[in-house]
Amino acid sequence: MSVRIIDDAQSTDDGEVQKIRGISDVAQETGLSTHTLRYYERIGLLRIQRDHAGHRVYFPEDLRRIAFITRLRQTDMPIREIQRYFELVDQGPASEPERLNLLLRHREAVQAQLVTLQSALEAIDTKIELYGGSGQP
Amino acid sequence: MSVRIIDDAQSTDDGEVQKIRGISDVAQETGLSTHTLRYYERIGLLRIQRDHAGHRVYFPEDLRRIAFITRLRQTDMPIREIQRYFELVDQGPASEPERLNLLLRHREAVQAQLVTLQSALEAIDTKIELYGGSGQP
DNA sequence: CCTTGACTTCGAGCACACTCGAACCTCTAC
DNA sequence: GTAGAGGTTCGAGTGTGCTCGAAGTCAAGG
Repeated sequence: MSVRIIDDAQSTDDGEVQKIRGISDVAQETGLSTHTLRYYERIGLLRIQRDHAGHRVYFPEDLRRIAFITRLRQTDMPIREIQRYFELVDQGPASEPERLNLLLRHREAVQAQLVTLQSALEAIDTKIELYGGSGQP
Repeated sequence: MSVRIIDDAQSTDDGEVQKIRGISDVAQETGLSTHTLRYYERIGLLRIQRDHAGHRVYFPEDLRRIAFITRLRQTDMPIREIQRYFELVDQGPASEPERLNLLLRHREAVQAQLVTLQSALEAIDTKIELYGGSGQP
């Protein structure tokens, strides 16, 4: 994966090294399948550049976006809302208040999830103890 | 909902009062839809008695089972595994070790979920702070 | 030149957990 | 005895988030 067409080889202010990746590398690193990566792109969560052969070329920026998408998915944010979030991102800085809002609302949801999950875990533990199970002492 | 046909009006040892419920009461109380309650029965998670009119009659025991099913669903146990669990329950006490095992394994999964969720929450909080958001101080 | 293999697009298919609708039944109240 | 509410069964439909397969392209190695 060596790419030269890309003129936009940005070097970030912290002197980050540009490691450009093909889709299977990225699949490896992120734990997502190539299918899923392409799917995310199809539905507009990602916009990935192509090399001269038309192959996808992932920049560190893309990897960071993928990582964040993964976090949002792990907390069950619906794809639609993630789409909304990245629409806002792609609209530039003017949308920051709305993005913040979206994230704050989502955080509430995640905290609620945590509460539900913890109380369900307690219920399960109670049941386990009922079976005389080795609950953590 | 007054029922007399049911000869099996068990009074539990702690003198629990028999409050027998129709499906819509139960839907109300549990937050599940009547559709879902019937669905759970179809797939074998519940076996609910009928009154003389063929209407479902829920006993406290059934409500407790429903509550536990809900806990398992809240923690993303797949329906298949919940089916398995209640197959074991319905097989009587001999299956208790296996039930315990199933629950212990599920607890592991839930704890993993909690860890994932918490670390994703941190990531989201970090992003929120990046937006200058009012994270909890 | 030819094979190999990793990539491309596109539409279709799948698994899961419900969710709904049609057609029918039955109790209660008037 | 008829209306209406609320139940019944059954099969089919829905939404979400992937997941897959077919058919084609491209560049490198032998």
